[in-house]
Order: sequence, then C-alpha cells, then structure tokens
Amino acid sequence: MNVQLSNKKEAIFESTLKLVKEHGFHGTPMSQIATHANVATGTIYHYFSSKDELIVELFKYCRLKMGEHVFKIDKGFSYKERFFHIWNSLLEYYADHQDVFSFFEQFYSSPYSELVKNKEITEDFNADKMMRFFEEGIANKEIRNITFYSFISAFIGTLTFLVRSNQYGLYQADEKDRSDLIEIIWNGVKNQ
Amino acid sequence: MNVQLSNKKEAIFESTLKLVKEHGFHGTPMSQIATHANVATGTIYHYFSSKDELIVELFKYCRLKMGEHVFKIDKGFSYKERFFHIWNSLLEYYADHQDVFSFFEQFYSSPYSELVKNKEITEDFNADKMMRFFEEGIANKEIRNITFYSFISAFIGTLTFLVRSNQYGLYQADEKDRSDLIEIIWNGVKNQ
DNA sequence: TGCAACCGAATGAACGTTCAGTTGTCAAAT
DNA sequence: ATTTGACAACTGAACGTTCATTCGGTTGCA
Repeated sequence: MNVQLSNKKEAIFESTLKLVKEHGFHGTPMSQIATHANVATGTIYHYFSSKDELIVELFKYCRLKMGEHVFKIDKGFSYKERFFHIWNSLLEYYADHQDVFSFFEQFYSSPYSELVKNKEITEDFNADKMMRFFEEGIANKEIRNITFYSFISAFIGTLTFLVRSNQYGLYQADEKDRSDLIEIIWNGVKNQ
Repeated sequence: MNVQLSNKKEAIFESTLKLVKEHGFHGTPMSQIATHANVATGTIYHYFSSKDELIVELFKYCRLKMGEHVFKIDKGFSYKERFFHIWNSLLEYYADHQDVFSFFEQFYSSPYSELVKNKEITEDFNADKMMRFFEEGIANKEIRNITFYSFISAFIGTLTFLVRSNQYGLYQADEKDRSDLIEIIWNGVKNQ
C-alpha cells in the first residue's frame, strides 16, 4: 500500500480524525471536514468517492501506520521481552494518538466495520503478526495451551479498556498501573 | 428508578436496540423505530423529548437491567467463587443480549457518552458494586496491591474483547476459552 | 368532560453529493 | 524560449434527499 499522501489528502485525513473524535461519524459533515482541512468540499470527492470510502480508507491508513509503530522490534530479544514491548508500544501509540484510538473504537462498533469484514480483514497485517507471535510462543512452549482468541482477549482487551478509561477521563494510569497490568497478563498466559 | 414500562415504551426501547445494532445510531431514523415498534412517530415524542433523550434513557435502562442480572449472587460464597460468578454472569448476559452489548459499545465510543459523564456516572450502581467488590478483595488480602482501574481493565477488558470477537464473527469462544480466560485474570490479580 | 395517550402528514433544516467552471502544471510543438 | 494544449487538481454554490421534530386532531379511559 502507498503511504505517501498528497498534502490535501493528509489534511483531510487529519481533520476527519480530529472531528470524528470530537463529534462522532454522523456529527461531522463533509463540509466541516473540508473547512477544517482548508479545502473545498468538492476536493474531498476528488480523492474519495463518498464519505463511506473516506472513512474506510482512513481506517486502513491508520491501521497500517499503527502496525508500523508497534511491530518495529529488533530481533534478539527474548519472547517475554517482546511480549512486553509490543504491549507497551501499542499503549504508547494510543496515548500519543488518541484520535486514532477513538476512531478505531467508533469504527469497530459501527456498521462501517462490516465494510472491511470479508475481503480486507485478511489483509490485516497486525492481526497476522499477532497470530504469528502467538504461534511462536505456543511452539516454543513460552505460553500455555490456550487459543489465539483467549490470548488476544487478554492482551488487547485489557489494553483497550485501560486506554478507554484514560480517554473517558475516569482515570489516569501511571507507570505502576501499566506494569501491573502487563504482569497480570504475562503471568496468566505464560507456561506454568 | 422505575423499571416498570408501558407496553409502547418497552416496544420503542426494544426496537431501538435491535435497529441500532443493525444500522447504528445515525442509520436508524425515528420513523423506522416507530414503524418497527408498531407506533406512530409522534408517540415516541410523547415519551422522549428527543432522539438524544431516547438514546440516553435506553442506555440507563439497559445498564440497570444488566446490573440486576449480574450482581444477583448469594452471600456465603468465597471471594474467588464470586469473582468467577460475576465474570461469567456478565459474559452470559452479553451472550444473551447481543443487542445490548452492541448498543453499549456504540454508546461509549460516541459523543453520547458525554451526556452521562458528569452527573450520571456517579449513579452507576454497577461501577459502585464493582468498586466495593474490589475494595473487599483488597481489605481481605484476596487480591494483590493494584489499583481499581488495573483490576477492572483486566476483568472487564478481556470480557469485552471476547464478546466483541464473538459478535464480530471472528471466533466462537467455547467453555474452555472462557475458563482459560477467567483463570488468567484470577491468577494475575489474586494475592501471591 | 377532561386529560393523557396516540396518530401521521407537514415542515424545515442539515447534509451528502454533483457539476460547471477555474487554476496550476508540464510536456510537446513552434 | 515561448506558446499551446490537455489534463489533473481544485473550487463552492446548488440540488435533492433524508430525517428529527412539530402540531392539529382523534381516541379511549376515569
């Protein structure tokens, strides 16, 4: 996939992220996105055939960007170290890109996600990488005999909830909370 | 809060749940809710002053109903038993009420949740009960020294992710997955 | 008889999308 | 070196639809 974007297209993406976080999908009209991006309404339709396509393309773009950040880990680390690293990278990414997190949350819980379900879900490199990371752990007896979905529920679910609590303003997690949580998960999934 | 609803009001609630699960908030017009509930459009406005109020009232109604189901646990069980029971009850409730789960997900990730944030969040009996359950565990040294939000992230986060995966059609969790997961969490949070 | 419950067509605003036109760019032709 | 032409990038007013909300009227019960 091409990650090099024109200025205008990038501005449209950024504006959409910001406005969707604040007002939701249906609360942000195309006209508002255009204004915020310093672009004419029609220009958006030069890049995207519809609002739906804009949303879906933005989703795929963010997913790719996120994956690039999270999985850039050097070889040579132990399994446990990589386990901790991936979790912390993802947490860090969401902390630094709250609009992306909010966009993902809204996207997954909306009917938009249907549009990516069949074809595209198999193109989810992040899911693939997590799957391979899981299988490596199983093969090397690093983690105990559970399914991928138990593994991923513990791994991603806790993280998602923590970020959501932060964003919701309920709680500001500190370093100890984070290390407690990843310890909880690691102790739960590791072998013996 | 009054949980006794008129027939029409209940029908409106049920229709909203069903349609929102299928088409999302902005994808379900008031007229469609009315039709599905065998009611005139105007009737909805007899019960609710606006669509926003309908959504927020429905949220509070569902939250209450869910709490009634999840926390009906007899005294006399051990802490660990209650820990497992609450988790499984919640999972069961969401499995039996997928539209409620989907509604919650959409609600929390949308700007609607802002409408409940300040005043109403303190009226969340479920959060209160979980908090007290947590504090009991701390006081009796059943669980180790972590914050409530680490605790709840592990407890609810995993569950939410598992239900979401189910709903999304990625995976159908079986009994072993469920018991694996709750074991992972319990082992992670229990004392020593 | 009065009032709450209920009805559904009408209203008006909001919004996604279109389109006729303008601007900028760059390579080929002169 | 300058002109030409063609096409992509871009503009924003206008269109048509959709939808939340209103309201004048009807029904049924106490």
